[in-house]
Amino acid sequence: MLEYIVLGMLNHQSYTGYDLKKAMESSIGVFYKASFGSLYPILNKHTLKGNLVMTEQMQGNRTKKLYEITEQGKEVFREWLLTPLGDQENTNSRLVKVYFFDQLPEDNRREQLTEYERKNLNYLKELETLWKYYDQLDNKELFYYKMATLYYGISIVKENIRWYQLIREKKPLVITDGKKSKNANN
Amino acid sequence: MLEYIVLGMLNHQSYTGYDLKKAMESSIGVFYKASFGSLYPILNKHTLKGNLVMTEQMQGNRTKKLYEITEQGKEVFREWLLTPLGDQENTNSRLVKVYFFDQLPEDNRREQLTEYERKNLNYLKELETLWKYYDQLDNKELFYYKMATLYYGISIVKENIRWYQLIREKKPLVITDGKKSKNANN
DNA sequence: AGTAGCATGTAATTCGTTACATGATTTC
DNA sequence: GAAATCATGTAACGAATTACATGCTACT
Repeated sequence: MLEYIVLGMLNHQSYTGYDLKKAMESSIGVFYKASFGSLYPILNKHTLKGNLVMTEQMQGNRTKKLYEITEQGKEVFREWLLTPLGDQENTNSRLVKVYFFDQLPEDNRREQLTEYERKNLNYLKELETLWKYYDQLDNKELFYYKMATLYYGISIVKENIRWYQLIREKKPLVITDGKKSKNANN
Repeated sequence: MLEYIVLGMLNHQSYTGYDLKKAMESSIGVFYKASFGSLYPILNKHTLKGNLVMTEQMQGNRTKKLYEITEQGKEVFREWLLTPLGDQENTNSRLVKVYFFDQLPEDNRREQLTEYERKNLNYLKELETLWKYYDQLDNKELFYYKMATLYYGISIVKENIRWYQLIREKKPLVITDGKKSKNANN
């Protein structure tokens, strides 16, 4: 994962390892944290593979290492962007990818989002079937927290679907303020 | 993680490794998948540590290994249940824990859920601050997908808060059907 | 007789973290 | 001159996966 985030971050701007981490913290860091222990080895690996080029900058007594992406690196990143969203299991991996969606052509975006929405709709059906099973039990109260996790799962999948539909159409993103003005559900 | 799930699953019923995996697939498997490659070594490790006891069952020509939890194992599991929800980073770890909340005294549950709700409220504020920064930019359209992930993050954190409040009060869990009967927000 | 499923395990690999190590530069 | 932060890295460990290896048993 981090391997591709690095390429994505360097795709339009060059960084040193240290600065890259800072840049990540204030952006994608909201849902993905990296440590130096993983970042530096990945930068070296990419450089060996030819996905990045490193140039040493002298600054006083110290050398900074600036990393730039190569054409090959851009291609590797683009290929990863093209792999279906469904192949990444957890929420974070998917978010990470959408985070870089600006860099993917509209057709591919729509395709991936539509496909992923379809998968979510199927998954929702599965979860709702399971829900009905629990819901019909006599001793439901014994399973309150198990049902609660299922309930949470269903809510999140629904939210996913809503979100995928929204961004597929590139509809405006409106955050309704915490103040309960409308009649909403609480 | 799996280490504790295993104890949680075996807390009220004994299984063989194979059956345990099946049992997990049809329950907690909704949000946590395990492979035999991780399951079997964990069962052995717990047995060595004295958290589980293994008894070989002869069945025809084949031996099954049935695992039972020990008092020590129950204690290890209980201690894990008591560690704050916030210490687990991602959504799945938290869900896994809540899945086993039936086995935690009411006081500890409330404490953990309240504490975690507080953390989520703080986090929501952070995200909303970041959102306002992006929202005020002139060239917003260049950041559509970056904002979309932030938007998603905010929606999920809000959903988290709603959920924590719900289950802290042990309120009834009601799934509103997909059919858009009410006037809701869409 | 062959295949699917039961049943258990190991080895290699992946992807990451935490802790450690080192030293330069800036700020108080 | 001490502390914070800049800057880069390595070593040990952790938690899991995938692929491999083995053999039994039930079904068609």
